[in-house]
Formats: sequence, C-alpha cells, structure tokens
Amino acid sequence: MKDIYDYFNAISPINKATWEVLKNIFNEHSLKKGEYFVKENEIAKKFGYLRSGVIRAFYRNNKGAEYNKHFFVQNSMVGGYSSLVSQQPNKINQQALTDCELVIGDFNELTSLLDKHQDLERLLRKIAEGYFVDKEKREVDIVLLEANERYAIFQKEYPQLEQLIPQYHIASYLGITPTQLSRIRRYNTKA
Amino acid sequence: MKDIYDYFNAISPINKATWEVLKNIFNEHSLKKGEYFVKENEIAKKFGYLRSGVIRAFYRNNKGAEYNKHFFVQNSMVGGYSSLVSQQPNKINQQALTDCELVIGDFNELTSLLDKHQDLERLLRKIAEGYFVDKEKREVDIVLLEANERYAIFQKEYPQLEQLIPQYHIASYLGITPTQLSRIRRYNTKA
DNA sequence: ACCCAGCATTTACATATGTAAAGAAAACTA
DNA sequence: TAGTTTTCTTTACATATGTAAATGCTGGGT
Repeated sequence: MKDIYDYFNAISPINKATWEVLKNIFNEHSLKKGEYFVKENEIAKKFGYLRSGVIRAFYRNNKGAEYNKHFFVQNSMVGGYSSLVSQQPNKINQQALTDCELVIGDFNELTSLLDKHQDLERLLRKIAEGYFVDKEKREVDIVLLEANERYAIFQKEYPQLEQLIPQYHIASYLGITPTQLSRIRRYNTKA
Repeated sequence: MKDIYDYFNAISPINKATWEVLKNIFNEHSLKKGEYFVKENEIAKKFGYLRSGVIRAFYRNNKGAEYNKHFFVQNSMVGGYSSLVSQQPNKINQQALTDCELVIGDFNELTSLLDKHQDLERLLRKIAEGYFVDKEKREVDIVLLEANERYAIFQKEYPQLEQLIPQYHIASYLGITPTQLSRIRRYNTKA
C-alpha cells in the first residue's frame, strides 16, 4: 500500500495515525481488458487507485457516439468523481483498455473518516482543486487549440500510450474522427 | 454580509464563531463596465462575491482571439480560481460587462483560517467539488453537443442575459463566430 | 431630433472536418 | 502458416463553420 500512501502524501501530508485507519478501507482488484470500472446511470460508490494498465473515461451522446474524455494510466485515481461527490447518477463510463491492477475503496467509508481527520478533509480539498485545475486546462485546450495542436499535447502528456491503444480512441479523445487524425498524421510526417 | 453567509452556508454549514472571524476579511468593491477583476499573467490573490452585474471570464489564444469561458451573474463567486489554488499565473481574464457591485477578500487570509476552522476547510472542499461538477458538465456539452444545442442550454442557464450583453460575447461562449450564431438564430425563428 | 459608433446580419467564398465505403496493413487465432 | 478479424489509411463527396467585406440597424449622447 506504500504506493497509495506516497501518492496521497505528495498531494497533502497525512498523519501516520490517519493512514493506519485509512489503509484498511482498500482492497485489491483487477480488471480484464474490456471490463468496466464505472458505468453510466449508476451512482458511484467506489473509487480506485490504478497500479497498472490503462482505463479510458468516456461519454456517450444520445445517438450512441462516444467521446473519450480522459485516459488513466498507472498511479492515478479512478472513479466517477462527479457522481461520487454529488451522488447523482454517473454520466461517465470507465473501461479497461488493457488488463489492470488496482486498489479500490468505498467512498462513504472514506468520507466517514473526515470528521475525525482534518488532514483527510484537506487531502480531499487538494484533490478536488487539482482536478479542477487539470480540467480547466483541458477545457481551454479544447476550445482554443486546433486538433493538430491537441494531438501534440496528447503525445507529450501520455508518452508511449499511442503505441498501446487504437488510433480511434485517440481520435475520440481529440474530438475528431479517425479519418481526420489520419490526415493530421500524414501531414505531420510530410512536413 | 448576510448574503455571503447564506451563500456559503447553503454549500456547507458554517459555525457562528467561524463566521465572526471570516466576515472581517471582506471589503466592498465596485467595478465599472469594462474594468478587469482578473488579468492574465498575474498570480491571483483576491476572490470576490458578485452582488450585482455581469462579469465574463475569457481566455486569449496566441493569436489574440478570445474565448468566453463563463459568465458570472449576481450571487456567484468570482476570481481566478485555478491561479488562487495553484499559485501559478492566471491564464484567465475576468472583465465587467456591466457595472458591478462585489465583496472581495484575500485568499491567503482565508486559507490562514483553515487550520483552526475545519468547517471552512470543508466549505472549500465542497466548493472545489461543485466547481468540478459544473466544469465537467460544460466539458461534456462542448464536445458532445452541436452549437445550436449549446445555444439552447445557454438560454436556459442564463435567462435574460441574452438581452444584456452583445451577441458576439455569446457567440464566443458557444465557440462559434457571430456569423454562425446569426445563422443559428435565423434558422430557429424560421423553424 | 439627429448623428455616430457599435453591433447584427447577410453574402460570397474558402476551408476544415465529417461520412461512407473501399483497400491496405497489422494483429490475433487456430 | 494461413486465415480471420481488427485497425488504419485513403478516396470522393457532403456539410458545417470560418473569413472578409458590405449592408443595415439601433440606441445613447449632444
């Protein structure tokens, strides 16, 4: 569990005593390629820490078209965060793109610890703030940049992921069709 | 100050004792149409509560093109939130579109109260979580919906704002040109 | 009441991206 | 290894949206 402890501690310091309680809420869990960790229309209860593998988070519009919102790689938190904190049904899906190893916990168990452990309350605040900052950056990228610029950012942000997952998932992340991504790639190699 | 107290208290309950300390950090402030509350490249220090008026939050890309990210109307918190919590330079601008009345406070003064007031820490967590939920919804709208659908949502989300500000600000919020918004409006009235 | 400046709409044209379908390449599977 | 499936690229065409410029409208200031 040291990896989770380090992950949390880097965001906001956790007391040893708090960690002794906190670590008990986690259980190991694995997902096979294609399996879902989060499904739309369910109310999220579990969150997880991804030890290895790749998970995509995606939305479906009313016509069934999918949009990949985010890729989770090793050492990141997964779960339908909006649903966890709002207790409204998930609109998001999270699906393993490769076999995954993770550690999961119940969000209610976590929040039940907050009254007695202000360091945890602060950790959750820092996490929420960090999520917000990341998301804002992504929002700006989406509206301010061209698809080819977003592609360049993707490549920097997720090195080697491009070799691990199909192009059409990347295209969906960029908000374009595989056709268009192919055009961009062709142009890049020529120029 | 009762309006701010009510605003906070609705998000997460605040002790009377906490409020007695908290309320002292606020000062009244006003902006004239066109003035800025937040400018890009500065590190944000102040946050505010908007009592009346309209403020737009917008980004500029490297070519100077603007994108309106959000409109603040009465009874909402303003400030470069990402910069406040990350202490990185703002990428955002916030500019009064009408004369505005607000109440402002220093963010450092606020955070200095957190160690002694867990209810405030929780309030900040709830605010961060709420911001995240809102932002996620907006992100989904941007990538999953057509411009005309986003226009319909804008009209519901900001009733009567359409009469208060120029069309080109709305177009920028929708991520399209005034030309295109005009086409959408024409189509709507015909159909 | 008039005028001007700011704003909205329209037009014509250019371009980026989408859709659909076919072909090529790569990755699995038996 | 051969065969099957999945993925990627390419082509041809359709469409949404952008750009630039002209026109039309309107409300505030003097």
